[in-house]
Amino acid sequence: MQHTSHHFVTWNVNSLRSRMVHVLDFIKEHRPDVVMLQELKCQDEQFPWEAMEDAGYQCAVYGQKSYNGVAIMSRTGLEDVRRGLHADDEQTRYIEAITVLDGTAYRVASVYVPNGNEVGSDKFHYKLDFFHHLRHRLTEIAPYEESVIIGGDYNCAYLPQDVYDADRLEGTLCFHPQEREAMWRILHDGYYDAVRMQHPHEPLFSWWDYRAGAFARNHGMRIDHLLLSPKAANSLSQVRIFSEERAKDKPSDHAPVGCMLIAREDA
DNA sequence: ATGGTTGGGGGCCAA
Repeated sequence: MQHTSHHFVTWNVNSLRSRMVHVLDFIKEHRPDVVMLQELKCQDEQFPWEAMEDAGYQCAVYGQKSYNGVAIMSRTGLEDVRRGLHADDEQTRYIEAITVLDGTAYRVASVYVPNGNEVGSDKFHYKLDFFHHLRHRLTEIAPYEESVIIGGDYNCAYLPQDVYDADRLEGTLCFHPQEREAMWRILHDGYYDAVRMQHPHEPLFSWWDYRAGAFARNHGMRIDHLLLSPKAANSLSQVRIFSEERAKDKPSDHAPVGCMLIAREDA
């Protein structure tokens, strides 16, 4: 029986154009099969299509000027591309596609949940509303026959071990009960958190604020997640947070998060 | 440490 591994990475790059060197170095070194990007901060026509093609990737992009922007990159083609969760959302925060790797079909999505600005603000309610629409779509596709991988910046740490000081941060942005419950609802509807499947208890972070020396003090939060449908979870072999990317010069404030899934030919 | 820093775009806004 043949066993092939497929490598999926999610990364909020905080402007793709200003992060291109790091992104190209990363994919050269780690050779992921699929990369889900967030916060492109560019329009589709500004996306570095040629550079990505030269690096060996086909891309599906949902960009906009200045803010937001998500993309999926795959070593093979992307089909059935969907952009956005509902028609009247003008912000580009969700893209979904099917990609077939070595004969195994995966439905992948790149999601950028709104930050929320301040608990109780209009933007906070927009964030909760976005979670509602996200859950609706993810619940639709969770039972599909192909493995589903939803990578993204969820702007939510939902466990105490996802933040550097749970007591101090309780109730603050990205660690508020309403946000955590929104995450739990998605998980309850049929998704598994790849990183927590293998590291249930230890403090792990994927984002460190640029300000106040947060990375040097390891004042981080785990807000970037890879959510797996049952079929995908059943094939999980390893996970990794590439925190060394956050230590580089001119880094994104987010580290890439990756997982490996084993494709079984008889599956 | 309720401040701090970064990116986009040319105002401050968003994070």
